[in-house]
Amino acid sequence: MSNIASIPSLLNVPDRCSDCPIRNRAVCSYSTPNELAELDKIKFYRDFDPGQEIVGEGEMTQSLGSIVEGVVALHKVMEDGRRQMVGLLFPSDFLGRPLRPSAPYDAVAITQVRMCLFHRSQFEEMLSQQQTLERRLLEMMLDELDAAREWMLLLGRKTARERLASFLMILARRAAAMEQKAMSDGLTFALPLTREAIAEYLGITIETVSRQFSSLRKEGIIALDNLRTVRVLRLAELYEITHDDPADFGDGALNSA
Amino acid sequence: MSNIASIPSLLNVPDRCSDCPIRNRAVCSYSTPNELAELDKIKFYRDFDPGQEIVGEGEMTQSLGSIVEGVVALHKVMEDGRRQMVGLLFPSDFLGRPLRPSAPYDAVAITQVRMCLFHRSQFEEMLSQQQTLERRLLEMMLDELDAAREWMLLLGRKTARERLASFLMILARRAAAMEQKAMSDGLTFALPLTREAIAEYLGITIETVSRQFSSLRKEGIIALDNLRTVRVLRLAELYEITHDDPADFGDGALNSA
DNA sequence: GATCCGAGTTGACTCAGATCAAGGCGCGGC
DNA sequence: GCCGCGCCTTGATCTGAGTCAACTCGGATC
Repeated sequence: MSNIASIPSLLNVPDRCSDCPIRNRAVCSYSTPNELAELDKIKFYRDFDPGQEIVGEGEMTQSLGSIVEGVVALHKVMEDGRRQMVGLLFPSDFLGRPLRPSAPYDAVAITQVRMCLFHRSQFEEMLSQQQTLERRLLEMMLDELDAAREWMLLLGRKTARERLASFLMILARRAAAMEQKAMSDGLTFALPLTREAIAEYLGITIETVSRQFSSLRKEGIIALDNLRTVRVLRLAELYEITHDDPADFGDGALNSA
Repeated sequence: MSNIASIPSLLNVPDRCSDCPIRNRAVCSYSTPNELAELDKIKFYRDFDPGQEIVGEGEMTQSLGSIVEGVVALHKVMEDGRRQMVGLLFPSDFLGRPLRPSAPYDAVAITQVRMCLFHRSQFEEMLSQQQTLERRLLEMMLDELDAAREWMLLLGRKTARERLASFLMILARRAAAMEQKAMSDGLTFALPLTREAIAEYLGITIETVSRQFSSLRKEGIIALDNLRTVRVLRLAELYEITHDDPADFGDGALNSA
């Protein structure tokens, strides 16, 4: 029940955009101080508990906005209960489907989440008034589309072992970038997801996820400090297992390995 | 070798945007006559033969633009040769990765293709000058992202039978929309793809595609007038096989069934 | 500190789809 | 009209991951 992966410091609300922790990466990151003041007037914060549904599939969403803290998963669900994760959003990522009344997926808070939200109509008005906002949103959506396509390769063609290795490399890169750590052996990061959520991300079953973790652990490629903390012992090998094309990461994938 | 799926009439080049067959759906569809005149000045046409590579993965692309005629597939390829299709583009779709120098996939002409292109730098300048252009591009990318996520559900969770049925339903909807035909039994459309390309789309092997076609045919759900022409005999059943959530298509999925 | 409970792991068995291997068929070339 | 060549289909077999079923572990409760 309790979520050890991330107990964010939701106590000190920034409240002024200029102090916002995601100011430099979010949809508003190109906004001028004047534009930001406009956004400041109409924004509002809302918190969600782990497991809480943020939007239901097909539901009309009144609001949309940025993740300030926490992790949100987007799922598609079939009537018989099969579930596939189709998005995994971190702080500064944008949640919601602008320019359409409803989203074709549901969004669930994985950890404790704080969102910086706008009412749909007001946001869309801002989008028309502030070209910086629209430009940044376009950029972010193009990046998400690229990520979705990479993910499609994983779902369509990779083995279970390759899938888990790919997932761990994504988290490793994120951790290295966020915490200014080197991409080198010993890199340690928290898993924001349960085994079940990882299975939904990778398009495999929870048992297969578990077996692949065990296999990588027994081979000395990773260590599990606890269920939710991964230490990468041999980063270069982990990367090789993914069978990813180095071109996709512009050589920056493995600076030190 | 010869491509029976689409022998487009590439003879009569529109040349003036106002006469363009994709004027109402492409990235320029929100452009005012004045804006269109600006675009008209910098656009140029280029044709590609079936099988011809339009952009290579990771390659710096000098130009990008809209598909006027024909079908283009986007692929990701692993070093060992495994291939996954990650995009299938039809007339009026936009090809190219704006705001980034290179695309993380390759694009191949499936049929004879005509593109309406812009030099990257000129297009990006227009994007900044014409808000209608940027808005329409944003909208199109959001729709592609939705489609990519639907596709992720297919790749991650559907059976081979469900995958083929889903693919045929997509083509059936497209055909009905384009040709103003009803979504009803008897609907007939051309397959723009070889069995191999369908397999790359669906994340399965060519043999499995073939077996699933045979199975649907033997059950009287579809008929194959020839290898590249599908007639749907029982549309409602085909739709049920997909196990798609009706909510995803807002009831419009099966008007008549 | 005994018990409980949900999350994760591991093992045995099954099965959908991959792989390997023949053939069939339609079309272009001569 | 026969040949050859892709493309497609079909059959036989194999296998990676799914399914079903115990079992383990660690943290929370009292």
